[in-house]
Order: sequence, then structure tokens, then C-alpha cells
Amino acid sequence: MKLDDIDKRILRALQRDGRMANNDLAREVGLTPSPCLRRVKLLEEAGVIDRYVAMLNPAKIGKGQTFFTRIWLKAQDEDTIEHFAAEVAKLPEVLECYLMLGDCDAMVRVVAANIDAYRRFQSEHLSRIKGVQNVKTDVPSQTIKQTSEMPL
Amino acid sequence: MKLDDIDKRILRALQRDGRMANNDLAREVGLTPSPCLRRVKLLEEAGVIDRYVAMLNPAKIGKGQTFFTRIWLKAQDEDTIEHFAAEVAKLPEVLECYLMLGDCDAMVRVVAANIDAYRRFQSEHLSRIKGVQNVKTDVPSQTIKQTSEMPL
DNA sequence: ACAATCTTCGCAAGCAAATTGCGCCGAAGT
DNA sequence: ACTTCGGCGCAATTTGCTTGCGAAGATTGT
Repeated sequence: MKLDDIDKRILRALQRDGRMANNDLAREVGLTPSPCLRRVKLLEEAGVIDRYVAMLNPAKIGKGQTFFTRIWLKAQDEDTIEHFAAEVAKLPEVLECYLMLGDCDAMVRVVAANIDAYRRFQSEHLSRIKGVQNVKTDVPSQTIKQTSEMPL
Repeated sequence: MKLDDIDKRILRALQRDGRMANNDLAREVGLTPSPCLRRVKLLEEAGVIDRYVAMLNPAKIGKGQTFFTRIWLKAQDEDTIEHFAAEVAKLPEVLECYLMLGDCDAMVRVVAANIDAYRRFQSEHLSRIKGVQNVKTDVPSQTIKQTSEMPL
């Protein structure tokens, strides 16, 4: 899909505020409400806009700390990986999970209240997944930047 | 702030669909529209709901690949870190940046069209930031899970 | 145990915003 | 120069948001 300048302005605005009123959005991008809304619907149908979500403040719901954990599996065959992926999908504390090229086999991003809660999670859930050989956790001490806004 | 069961249902729903109509949300959580909207506003004012955003499909805007890069700095003094943070903040391709405890000094998450585009970005931008001594990139080959939904 | 108070609900009316159809204008192609 | 097509703006309709108010249930203090 081809995105012109107005489309990009719409996407930038909706990435900042996904609940912005269409009238305000229209004014910001230099259109009247109707063609503006039409473009938004087209962007949704084309899948450029995947979904709208509410972002919660992790600290306010007792999930203030993020942890990155690199994982090494005992083997890299399909069964081992499938099983690992299925188990990880069940854990709501795991927000992201990637299979990796190179050094480690997988990487997960976990949220928890603090490092003690995380250690418990790691030993009781992550390490117990069949096929997991070793894990190494990287702990952020400070967040410099955290956004979901794609560059356009 | 204390969250009862209805609040949690509201948060779960809005994390799935941040643009859900209040009428539908009310029906889903078992309230009429007015108290439901009141609760949503309270959750927003309390900062539990931080913001609403549109999530774009990275592949559809030429940012289909994610890269995790661990960074080692030449020094860990405040000036070096401040400067690094300021430079990273300017780079829209960097969606996340954390200072780390332990092994590396910082970790960034970068989006790019593909690995070639990323390599260019790394050598032209990341590595040129003053104070950056070494970088090591972890490349996801497959995304198993990727969500912004906090466990409640 | 009873009364006062506080909280949170549902209802209903008024209001604002989203949505749709239609005519118009400009760009591109013949 | 004429035709066609795409995209805009206007206006009417519908839909959903918003707010004030009275009632019901829970809680606290006497």
C-alpha cells in the first residue's frame, strides 16, 4: 500500500493518541472529517493500522520492572522449539518472545513487580520448561526510551 | 489504587481493543454505560491507563524486522551516559533503550526493513555515538509472542 | 441494632461526534 | 478538448458519549 504525506500524518497522530476524535485528527492533518475518517478506515482495512490498544502504567498494576532473558535450549529441533513456544505462550508475564539467530536460542521479555518476583518466576516457570538448558537475565536499571511509535 | 474485578475486566478489554465503544465495554463487564465510563475516566486520571495508541503493522511500513543490540560504553560516568541517552532519543528507529545492570551498559531495540538496513543504521548512527565502545546485536528469526497486554 | 453517611449504580435527557450519500473539482489519460 | 476516475467537502442522519439526579446497598459510628 502506498502512503502519501497525509496518511503518514494520520498514522503519526494515531500512534500518539489512538483515541483522538476524528474532528481533531482531521484538523491536524488538514482535511475535513469525512475524507479523514475514510482514510483511517482504509488504513485499518489494509492492515497498516493493526489495532488500537490501551497502554497501562506497569508500575500502577504491580508490574513495574522489565527483564530480558536470553535462553539456551538443549536442542534446536522442531519438537523442542514447538514445545518451548507453546509453554511460553501460556505465561502472561512474558510479553515478548523471539527465536534468535546466533548466540542464544530465544529471548523473552518478562514483566514483574521486582527482581525477587522475577527470580521466583524464572525458577518456577521459565527454567522448568522442558528443553530449557540455560538462561541469562539482563536487568534494566533505567528506561531511557520506550515507545511503540514506528518511524515513518 | 485498588482495582476490583470489574476494573480488571475493563483493563483487559481496553488492552485488547482500545477503541471499543463504551456501550460494548459496559455490556462486556456487566455494567450500564454510565458507571462503566466513570470507571474508565477514573482509571485514566489515576494513571493506570497511561494512553491509547494505534499499533501499526511494521511489515506494512517497511520496518518488518526487530533487532536487539547490547551496547558497551567506554565509561560509565554520568556525562557519557547522559550523552548516549540524548543521542539515542533522537533516533526514531530506536523504539526502546534501557540502561542495564551487569554485563552490558545499555540495550536498544531497533526496527528496520531488513538486516542490511539495520547494519547501515548500526554503523552510521549507533556506533558513531560518542562513548560507544562495542555493540553486539541479537537478531530474532521468528516472533513467538508479542503483546502489550499486562497480566492482571 | 439502628441511623447516618458514603459509594456506586441505573435511568433519562441533552449534546457531540461518527457516519453516509451526494455533488463538485482537479488530475490523468485518450 | 473531452471523458474518466479519485478524492474532497457539505449536510443530514444516526449513533454513541456525557451529565445530573434519585435509589439501593454497604459501611461506619453511636
